[in-house]
Amino acid sequence: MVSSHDVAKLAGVSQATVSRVLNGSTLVKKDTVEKVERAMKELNFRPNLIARSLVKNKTNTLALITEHLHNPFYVESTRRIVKIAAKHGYNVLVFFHQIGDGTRLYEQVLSNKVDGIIMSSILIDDPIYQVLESLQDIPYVTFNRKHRLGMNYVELDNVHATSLSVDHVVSLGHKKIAYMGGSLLASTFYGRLQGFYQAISRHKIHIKDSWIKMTDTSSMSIKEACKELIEDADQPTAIIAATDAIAMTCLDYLLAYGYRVPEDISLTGIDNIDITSHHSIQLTTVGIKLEESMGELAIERLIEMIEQEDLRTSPVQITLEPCLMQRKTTGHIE
Amino acid sequence: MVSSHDVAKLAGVSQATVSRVLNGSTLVKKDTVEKVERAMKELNFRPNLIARSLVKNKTNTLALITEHLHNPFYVESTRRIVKIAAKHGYNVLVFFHQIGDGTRLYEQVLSNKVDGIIMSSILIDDPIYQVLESLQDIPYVTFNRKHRLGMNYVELDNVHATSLSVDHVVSLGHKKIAYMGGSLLASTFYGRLQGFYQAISRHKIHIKDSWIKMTDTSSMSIKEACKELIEDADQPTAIIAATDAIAMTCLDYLLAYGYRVPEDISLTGIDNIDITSHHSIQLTTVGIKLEESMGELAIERLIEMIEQEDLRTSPVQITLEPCLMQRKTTGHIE
DNA sequence: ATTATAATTGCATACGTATACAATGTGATA
DNA sequence: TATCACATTGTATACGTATGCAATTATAAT
Repeated sequence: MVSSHDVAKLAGVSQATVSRVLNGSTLVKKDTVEKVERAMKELNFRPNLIARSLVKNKTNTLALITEHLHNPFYVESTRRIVKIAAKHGYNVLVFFHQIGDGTRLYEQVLSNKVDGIIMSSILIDDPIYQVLESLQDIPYVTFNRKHRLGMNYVELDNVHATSLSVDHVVSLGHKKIAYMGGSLLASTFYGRLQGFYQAISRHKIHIKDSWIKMTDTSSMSIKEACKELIEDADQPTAIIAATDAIAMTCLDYLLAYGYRVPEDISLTGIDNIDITSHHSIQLTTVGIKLEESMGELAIERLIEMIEQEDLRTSPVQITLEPCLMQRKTTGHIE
Repeated sequence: MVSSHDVAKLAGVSQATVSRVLNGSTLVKKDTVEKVERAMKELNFRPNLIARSLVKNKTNTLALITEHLHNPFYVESTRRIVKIAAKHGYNVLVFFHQIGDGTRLYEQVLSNKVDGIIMSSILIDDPIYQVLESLQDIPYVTFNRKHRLGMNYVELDNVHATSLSVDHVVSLGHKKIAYMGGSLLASTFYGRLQGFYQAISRHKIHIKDSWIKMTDTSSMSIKEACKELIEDADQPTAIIAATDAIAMTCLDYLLAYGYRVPEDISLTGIDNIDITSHHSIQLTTVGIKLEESMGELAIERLIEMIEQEDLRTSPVQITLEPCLMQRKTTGHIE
């Protein structure tokens, strides 16, 4: 491997000078710069960023810890995060969090000496909180989900989000309303279920316990829950899915079994992922009002925190207002 | 930052011994191991992988260079690649290739001293070929697309793929068949257009030049092409889209303008991305026969190449057989 | 008890770059 | 010409870990 020493030798200067040229230092004579650059080209020299990182204690690398990309919501965040990071000169290491990973994954991330961590995959009482808080040096931010004890986060007002969905289907005349969500260990599902209950009780509607479905967000688990709802003697007329990804799977199942949406059953999601606006889908959902997504807001804050140490004192705590995107999967009760 | 030296001092041993414990060396006495491990825990020591990489000349990191994740095909590959890489102990740096980036992105990747490169984003005459071939040390493999001059690749038999689509719509009675693809600088689009022409001429069908649409795969560009096809005085009855992503956008456009698919117009894609089997979509497409995807095959080969140097002599050149997945977006001509 | 052998450990150095500091060269000024 | 300021370059070292080799200690064999 050709190093700056090789370049130095060929150019007839010291390695320090090569390093200065590499970093665009102004205190190198013009023709020395040229000499060095010629040598670099001749040897096809590429600076070793690993070595540079070791010295500067800066890797220009961020860690993104996300759910697997089955949920398009996380795909869209990932896309935007990588893009914005690149624009600011940061590479992104992508990690998928698996339930049951514990802090192993985080240890690995921290060993990699990333400059910052952005994550969606955190549980409401995640023990990783302690680890992250104990690092004064490395900024982190969560998006979508948050930890009970605070931290830096960008989230949706989850309670309000489901509330909007329920208000909407109630306004269409629905009274038998089901909810389908995921593990309450995630702040999103926790808040969304809470919002559901609040709205239901505000409207003074009676809900059967069996209409509240908790899934593990796997396709199988969602379809199983759908099956149970459909086979319920007292079938609900509307399903409030806690995420678009869940709603999409419900929709698939319902159509597969000959149900019409919304004629037979109304369906709503949350997140406003891209595919929901497709004319084959037209899913009624709840999104945020901003142009920017949570992932974008989060990564921008993170980079600010990395580059301006004084910003790290005040935590980033952003809760975004939801708004209903009414489309074609919800209709009046007949 | 707490280093192995700090641990050594606390444990009353040398840094070398700490390093040996770290690497599970068998030649350290049991109680020394315990002493060191206690010290590590007490200091909350995390080995610096950057420093380790510098010494071992191995980063345990792979670079994935892919298209932006608007195309679900690349999302699915990315998901699988990251997962398999993690299983083998590799981190993945994700880079999005932008047209016009030239070799700048690759220089950056190479500076990062990754252990291997997996990429879909390569053009058929990409100058990056020279750069990659000149590195004897770092293995690489492309998937989906390939370079004209060989290299290591895992691809679909693109010519055959469009051929299957055309055969299918012809068998349904279609004679006015349009094609919609992307830049011929990508081997995929090149092969798929070729396959289209071959099948058309095999069936002795006459095609209007204006039915061959070249897009830049952006949503806008695809919709513009759709518009032109629809407004053509001699409207085609079937559209062969070169990718599912293109087909999905076509479908969106057609439905938005009141066309029924397949009653008014038949539509096919290629890639068999997950969403195509959704009951709201049911897109007829062409996929591969295997359980494993191209991305998976490619990453597995890449890791083999990294870990077994002797494998690097014979290139990985895999071309997979396509098969038709008939669904509901194609129908008999009326 | 003495030696031979094996098991542990420490010392010194390398990886490739950046940078504080020292050293040298350059030109201007008196 | 001597002096000084400034521009340019080189020397030495640090970053944190791994590892070849030498040194030490423990164990076994005589």
